Amino acid sequence: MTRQRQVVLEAVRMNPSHPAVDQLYSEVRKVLPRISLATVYRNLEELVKEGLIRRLEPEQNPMRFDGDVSEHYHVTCTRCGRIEDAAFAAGDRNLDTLEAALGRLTKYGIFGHRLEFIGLCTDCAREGGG
Amino acid sequence: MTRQRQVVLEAVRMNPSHPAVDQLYSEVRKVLPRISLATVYRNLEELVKEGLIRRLEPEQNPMRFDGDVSEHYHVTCTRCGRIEDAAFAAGDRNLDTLEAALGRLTKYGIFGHRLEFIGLCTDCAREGGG
DNA sequence: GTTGCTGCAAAGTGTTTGCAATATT
DNA sequence: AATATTGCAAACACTTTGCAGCAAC
Repeated sequence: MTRQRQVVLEAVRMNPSHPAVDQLYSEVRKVLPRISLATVYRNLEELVKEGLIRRLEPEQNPMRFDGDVSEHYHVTCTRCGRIEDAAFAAGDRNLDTLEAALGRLTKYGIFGHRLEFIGLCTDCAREGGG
Repeated sequence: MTRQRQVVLEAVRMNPSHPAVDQLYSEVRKVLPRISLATVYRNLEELVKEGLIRRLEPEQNPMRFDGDVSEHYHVTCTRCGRIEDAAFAAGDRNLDTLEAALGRLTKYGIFGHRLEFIGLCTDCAREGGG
């Protein structure tokens, strides 16, 4: 754990707005003015691998990161791209209830959701786990 | 509706594998060898706007498209990136049931899901609809 | 002393744009 | 004729990589 990695981790943890790399880069440079962008990318990747931060995968390109690795969902604003945590009753597993709850509980008007299932297709499963 | 747009639309509709732009480009070039990549991009964007095709937003970068605009979910293979339609009981709105059903109904072993809520934040809502 | 990390600069990927020529209505 | 669309090439945003020097163990 180098100084650079420490500072990058701190930057992600300090910033609750699910920052993108450029935001983190300018934060980090306040502490380490000579750090390079490549180092920030490399450390973010490493920290994700270690499970210390979480990487979000928004539909619009730039990666964003979350210092809160506990299980939670996000709400994305279609207009400005802001990403906030979805604060809903834990354990609720019904989409309609979740959306309705979000409409009441957060400052977002919920339009809908994007749901994608993740797995291994038979071809890949046959070739060995992953 | 130009000839190019027709052919792009046909290419998306003919291809059930949720193709990326490069795949569509080479399909389209079999019919229109002089079409440019930029035209393919522009027409895909236009066709999405018109609601004739659907744009998928997978976490890994390249855009992919779906000629089936009816409401349905997708299953993505974490290893090879293949995207298939999720064929589950219509009307089921519970995540656990959905995942379990998918495990039985498709050839995927389901690991989990990615769920993101979509809306307008208060700042953007105040500035007028979108 | 070996291993891994850094900064830099260059390359890479996927997508968008400016523009004059061309097709469409 | 007026408007929208094309092909081309160049620009673009974001991310990754090669490498020599440096730091950490």
